[in-house]
Amino acid sequence: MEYNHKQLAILDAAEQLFASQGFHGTSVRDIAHAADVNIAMISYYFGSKEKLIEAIFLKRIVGWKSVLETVLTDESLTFETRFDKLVETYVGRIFNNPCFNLMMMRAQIQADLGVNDLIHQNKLEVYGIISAFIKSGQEKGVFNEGIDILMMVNTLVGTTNHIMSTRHHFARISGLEHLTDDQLQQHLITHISNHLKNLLKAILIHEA
Amino acid sequence: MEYNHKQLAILDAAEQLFASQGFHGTSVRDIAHAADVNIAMISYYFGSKEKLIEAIFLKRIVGWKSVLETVLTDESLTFETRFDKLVETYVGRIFNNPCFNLMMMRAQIQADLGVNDLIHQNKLEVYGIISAFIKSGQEKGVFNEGIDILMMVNTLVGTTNHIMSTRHHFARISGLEHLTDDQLQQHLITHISNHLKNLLKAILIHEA
DNA sequence: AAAAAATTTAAACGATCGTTTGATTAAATT
DNA sequence: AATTTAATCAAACGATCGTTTAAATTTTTT
Repeated sequence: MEYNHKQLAILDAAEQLFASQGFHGTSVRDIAHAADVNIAMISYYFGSKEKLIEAIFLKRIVGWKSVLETVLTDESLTFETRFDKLVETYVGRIFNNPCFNLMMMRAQIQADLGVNDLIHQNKLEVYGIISAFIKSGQEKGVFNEGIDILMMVNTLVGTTNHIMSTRHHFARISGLEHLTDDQLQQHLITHISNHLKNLLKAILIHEA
Repeated sequence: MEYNHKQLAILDAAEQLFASQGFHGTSVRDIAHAADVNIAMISYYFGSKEKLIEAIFLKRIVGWKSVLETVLTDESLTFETRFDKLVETYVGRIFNNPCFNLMMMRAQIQADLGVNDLIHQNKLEVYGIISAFIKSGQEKGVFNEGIDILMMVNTLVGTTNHIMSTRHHFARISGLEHLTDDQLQQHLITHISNHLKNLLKAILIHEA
């Protein structure tokens, strides 16, 4: 899909509004106003509000799989280093696309929004790639046996998404209210990555 | 607050619908139909749709703090046992009130729904209680020093909430589609609790 | 330059939204 | 038993929803 300037303005505005107010809480008039286009242009380009959110997901859910695969199959790096990069890459990705990931969290709660099959398909592929990586590390004797890989992945995803979606609560609790949004983002990427690397490697690598 | 039979029917129906379709995705007509009451009764009893969701939060966010405090200050139990009970209690609570917790996840994403101050206040209190417990265990030499308690709590909350909100994805990925909802719930409570206990105790108790 | 196609617009469409009205019935109080 | 209060209902309120229309404008093609 190649979108022109106006279509991209609509997609960006919609993503931000859907993230902060939800699909039903956002009107096409809100989107049109934020994107500075006429209301009718949304139907004209995307057909409907439903198809607009599907277009956002389709635009966003590409690429991620290959990035992950590149990181995890780089045999010039040790398994531990690759695992570290997995965590850093995932956490960075979530915090660098907060709006889209809030949209995805909402969509997963909803379970009827049509895009859910797309999300499930993507989750399956990502889980397959990580799972293959861990198992190959186990065969080499680097990672411990008896790891519940699915639970581990859900801890990575769940912890990161939770802190991202409640980052302002988090900032208030840990006295980081004075930071700008960018500073807070960098701080969280670093600290969440370190926390998850320590936590997960404690069961992956250290003695069981 | 003491609610009569009809008011409770409205509160229950609204909680379920808000959880699955969101606040804006649920109409007062939907709620009235599900609760088997006339539409006007919602305004009559609660004033407005906004005040209805606030009533749900107020009704739900009580009691949790004292349950937690009882578990964590029971000095007849070891610190490790109390920590185990903390995890079990939290995970059980999330999975036994899925609708309300989905509502809360949505509300935290939203950040403008008025109930957010209530949620933040509650989070602060819960964090304070857990934090005090961990620190007292550190003083006794049971728990390791240098623990990021806030990150740990966010892993507990984030992992549990994430799996709960995507439990049907989870069931499909791990081949548990044949289970009934109750069976799946029991399976998840057990497995998530064990996973989190192992994971968190690996950094809390084992050599650093 | 003429014709065709694509874009943009204000206005309007019917549907549904949350809420209120005013009449009617049931319950509680005097 | 009379009166007041509370509960219930169908109907209607104005507002906003997503979408469409038809005309005007711009761009592209011939």
